[in-house]
Order: sequence, then C-alpha cells, then structure tokens
Amino acid sequence: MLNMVSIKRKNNYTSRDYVYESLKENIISLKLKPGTNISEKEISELLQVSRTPVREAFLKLAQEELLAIYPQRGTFVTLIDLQHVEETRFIREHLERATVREACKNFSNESIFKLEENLALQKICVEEKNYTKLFKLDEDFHYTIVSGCDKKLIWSVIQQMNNHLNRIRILRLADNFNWDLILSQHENIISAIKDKNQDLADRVMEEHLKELIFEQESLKKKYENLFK
Amino acid sequence: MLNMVSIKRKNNYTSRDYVYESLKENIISLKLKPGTNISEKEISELLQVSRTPVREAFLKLAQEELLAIYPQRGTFVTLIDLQHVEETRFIREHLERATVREACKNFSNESIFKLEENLALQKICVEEKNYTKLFKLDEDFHYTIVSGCDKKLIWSVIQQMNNHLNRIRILRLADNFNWDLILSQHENIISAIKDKNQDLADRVMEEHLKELIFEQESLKKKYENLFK
DNA sequence: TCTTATATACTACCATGGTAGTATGGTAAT
DNA sequence: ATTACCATACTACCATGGTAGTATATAAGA
Repeated sequence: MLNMVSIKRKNNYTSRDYVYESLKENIISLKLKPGTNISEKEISELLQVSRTPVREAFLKLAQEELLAIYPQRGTFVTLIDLQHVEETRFIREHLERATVREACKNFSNESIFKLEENLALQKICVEEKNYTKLFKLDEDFHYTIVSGCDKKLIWSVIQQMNNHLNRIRILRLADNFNWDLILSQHENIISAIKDKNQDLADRVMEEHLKELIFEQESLKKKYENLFK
Repeated sequence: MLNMVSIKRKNNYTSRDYVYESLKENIISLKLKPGTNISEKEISELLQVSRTPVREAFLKLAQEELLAIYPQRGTFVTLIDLQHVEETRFIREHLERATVREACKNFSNESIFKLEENLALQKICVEEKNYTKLFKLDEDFHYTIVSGCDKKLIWSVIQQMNNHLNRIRILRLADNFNWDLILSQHENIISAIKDKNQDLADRVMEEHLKELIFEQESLKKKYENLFK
C-alpha cells in the first residue's frame, strides 16, 4: 500500500496536471520513497482518474528523472543520485552567477525593492524559526533576481532540476542550515547589485550556492537505501 | 496538406519515439513552418499510428517549446522567439565556459585525443565544403568536452534547448559561417586544455559561443512570418 | 535438492470511442 | 449592411479494452 498524501484538486486543473502535481509533491517530500514501485493502474484508482492522464504525468516525471519507466516491467521512483545532485548544483551556481552579473548591469529599482522587502521578511522568519516559510522566501529571492533580468528560461531550467535537489534538502533538518550566514549573504548580494559591483556579486553568489554542498557521504550512510 | 518528410522507423523505436523523432526532424529543418497548425488525428493518419502515441509525442515537444498546445483549439508549431534564442545561447555560453574550466583541471588523455582527431576531420570537411558533416563534428567536439568532465546533465540541458536554436541556424546558409575562425578557436581550446590554462580556455570559449549571436534583426525582416 | 517448464498475474504500450469545449460558416432578425 | 444566433465540424482530453512482453510462483522432472 502506498503511503501517499492526496492534495486538493484545483478547479482549473486538468486530470493530467492533478496527477502530476500530486506525484511530484509526494516524491519530493519523500512520502513516496526512492525505489518505490508504482503502476498506472494503482495511481489511477488512488486518484480516481483513468489511466491515460496518469500515464502522461508519468512521462513528464520521467523526463525530470523523478520516475524511471521500464516498459512492460514497471515504473519506479528514482533513487537519489549524488552525482546528479552535485551537477544540478553546479549548473545552478554558474547560471545564477552569470545572471547576478547581468543584474549589476541593469536592474530596476522596483526589483531591488522586492529583494529588500523579501530580506526583511526572511529576518522575521528566522526569529520566529518558521523554516518552511523561509525556504519559500529563499526561492523567491533567487527568482526575483533571475526574473528581474528577464531570464525566464534560466528559471525554468533551475526549477526543473531543483525538484531533484530538494529531495536531499528534506533529509536535513531545517535547523541544520546556518541561516544567519545565508541571510548575510543575501544582504551582500543586494548591496553588490546596488553598487553595480559585478565581481563582488559573482563572488558572493558563488560562496552562497556552495552552501548547497551537503555532507553527502554521511547522509548516504544514514539513509543508504534511498541512494543510488 | 502538410509538407512533412517521413523518416525511417528504426526497429527498436516505440511508436511514441517514432512520432517524436519525425516531428522534431521536420520542425527543426523548418519543413514544418512555425505557425503551422497540426492535429493528433492528422499526424496519426500520416504516420499510420494511433492517436495515443501522437499525443504523447506532442506533450514532449510542447515541453521543449517546439509545439504549443491549446486545449480544444489546436496544436501549433511555435514561432521562433528571438528572446528565447538569445537566452538559450546565454545558458550554453556560461555552462560550457564553466565546463571547460573543469576540463583544464582534470581531463583524460583519451579525451584530448578525441578532440584532436575530431579537429583533423573538421579541417578535411572545410576543404571539401561538407557543411552538414561539419555541423555534426562541431556538435561532437563540444560533447566530447562536456562528457569528458562527466557532465551528462549539462549536455542534456544543452541538447534540449539547442533544438530551438538550431531552427535559426538553418535559416543561415552554411557558407555564411566563418569556419576558419571557428576552427582556430577549436584549436585554441584544445591547447588551453592541454596547458591547463583555465582563464585562457574560458576566454576562448566565451568568444567562440558569442559567434552564435546572429544578425537577428535582418533575419527577422527577411522571414517575418516565422518569428514571434 | 536443484533445475526446468508452464501457468498466471502483472506491466507499460497502443487503439479507439466518447465528451466537453472552441472556431466557423450560414441564416435569420434588425 | 450588420448583428445575433445556431448548427456543424473541428479540437484536445479522457476512459477503457486489448496486446505483447516480463516477473514470479508453482509443479514436474532429473
């Protein structure tokens, strides 16, 4: 029996989107454990839709490497691949460093204001120890920089890959993060953008995204069966 | 009536793959012009498969932004979006610059040999003016660098986006490229890797991938109806 | 006990019919 | 001539039954 949590189906969702979002949510939150065997039929009965939209959602998730489909054999939640995770981080680092350089050249006051507003909220969340909201604000912070440079494609690339990286973030407890350090980095990024100091912005962003390098081996030892 | 060229169906292809490859080939080569309206039924009859695999191929191509699906209205080959093309180039530039730096740190002799072998073939192709093969070799050259650094994910990101960029390359005649310059850049990249000179490799790669900036406005004026 | 054969219960893949929603062309009213 | 309406012909979306291929458990044979 699958340990799945069902999400609310929004009105404007197609069946396909509903299945996709449900599965993604459960996979990333590790409620569906890496290695789990699922089938079209099983999910279609669970979510009360036909097999066609389930199949289509499977294909999309397979492209994001959250599922592996073996024809005539079965479909499995992929194991976490540390090589893959590090490559994701590498890509994120270099795309965001290049983007923040662009931001130093040309960034609207409106966007800068959004960043400062966001940072203020982050400080409140740290005091309140509201780590879930902090995660969300952190995402928004980075999104504001990328979208402020009109780099929509970069964000969609990052988003698609992040699904994979986020499974590891879940394994670490929220309080394992050094949020004070992260916030001061955010602060430095803002001031570098305001000063149009490309080299500094690049360096801070580099350091900042290096924080995503986890104590991989210890995690792997602790949760051995979840890893490739 | 659609101006589609049918490709050979390989034995191990599923129907879905067959439809996907056929459509991709025709879209990138511009035999299916941007803006063309196609339907599940039409393609399924043309390629002699049912509507299900056609639909699944549509979804994949929609994710790559080669098709746009409007429910209950129709499916269309996307117009070429110059903003999107430039962003693709931007991503490629920064990922490959970061990768070639890695190559300078740690690259096998075997991979270096592959690069030199490839370059030798490129020179032959220039003499023979075999531009189709040259395109292919150019792809291989870059792939050798990326895969030599074990960056499989980076290559799949580049490949997926390149589909879009390549539609523009088709619009330019092959002999518009300054192949002599491109080959000398390849040569410089190899020697920089051999010398483990990261900064030089980075700089040459930057210059090299800036070559993909096209005379966009003139192209847009010439083929106005293909662009967004 | 171990190997081999076979029945059975799965799987994802594909074909096809029905459904709701959208575009379009013709007709009637103004 | 213009507008409003409606029938018709599309569309992609979804449901469902059938197919070939795979894994597994049981039984027959060595």
